[in-house]
Amino acid sequence: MPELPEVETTVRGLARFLDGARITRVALNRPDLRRPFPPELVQVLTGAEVTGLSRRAKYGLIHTDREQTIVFHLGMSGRWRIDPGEPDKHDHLVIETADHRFALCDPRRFGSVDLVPTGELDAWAPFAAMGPEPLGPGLGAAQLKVALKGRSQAIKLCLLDQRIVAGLGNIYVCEALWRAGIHPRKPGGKVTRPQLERLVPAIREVLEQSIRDGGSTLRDFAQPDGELGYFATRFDVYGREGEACRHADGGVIRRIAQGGRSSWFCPNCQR
DNA sequence: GTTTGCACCTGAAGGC
DNA sequence: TGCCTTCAGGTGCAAA
Repeated sequence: MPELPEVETTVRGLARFLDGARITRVALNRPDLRRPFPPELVQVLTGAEVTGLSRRAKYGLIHTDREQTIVFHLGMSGRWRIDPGEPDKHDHLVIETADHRFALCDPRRFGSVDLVPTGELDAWAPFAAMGPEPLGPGLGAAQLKVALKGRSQAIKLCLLDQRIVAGLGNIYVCEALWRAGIHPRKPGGKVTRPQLERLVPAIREVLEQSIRDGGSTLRDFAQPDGELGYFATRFDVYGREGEACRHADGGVIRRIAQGGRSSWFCPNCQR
């Protein structure tokens, strides 16, 4: 599923072809994804020059010289296809430049595309409420301690809350908690300072490792029909129910449900 | 204010 | 083979 590392590699991949290019054509193949496409999207983007790309949490940002930024979210199943050979029935938004065609393909349509004035991005509602970037200087054990103070909600669910940390999803929260040795059901407010001191670098490590893995597959995206959005990563706990813990402590990975979704953890080394 | 539960959506996988 | 059910999960909203 597209989480922060996938969005990061997607943005980097798009930037190689889109940064500095002029958009010659924009086509919408349906009126909406999670929510309706902005009605002015086609008009604003047609003829605009892309001035840069960036990422905020799990959102990709395509900046233009029209002082408007395309903000896209890949949801559960979204990906960008570059110069796709054949149209896909789930290509909902297509952007063309003189040299390339970019199709936003999202079968489950949990994604979104918004148009936000570039100067107002920080105040845009989804961004204004967000916590610090996990790879930025804003995330730290002291900051987390304050954000989690008094929270009875399980740490797993706290970390999925974008107001506490922006950009973490189910997969990487499971992986980070395993690395830090924290039980996913432990109340957020009861996670100790030493555990938070382990958790912060664990979060950074799993994300950076995945970005590196994605970066290695990024080379393939230069080929025709390149697709951006997914890459294979070796997970330590995610999806490994019943398998041995990679800490070789004799533990067996268990799966539990939290907040309607699965958590994987080792009952031996996560306390 | 915090926490929980659900809807949204489609494809894959498993059971019968 | 075909049909049905379940699961996957990010986000936003309503309800408790």
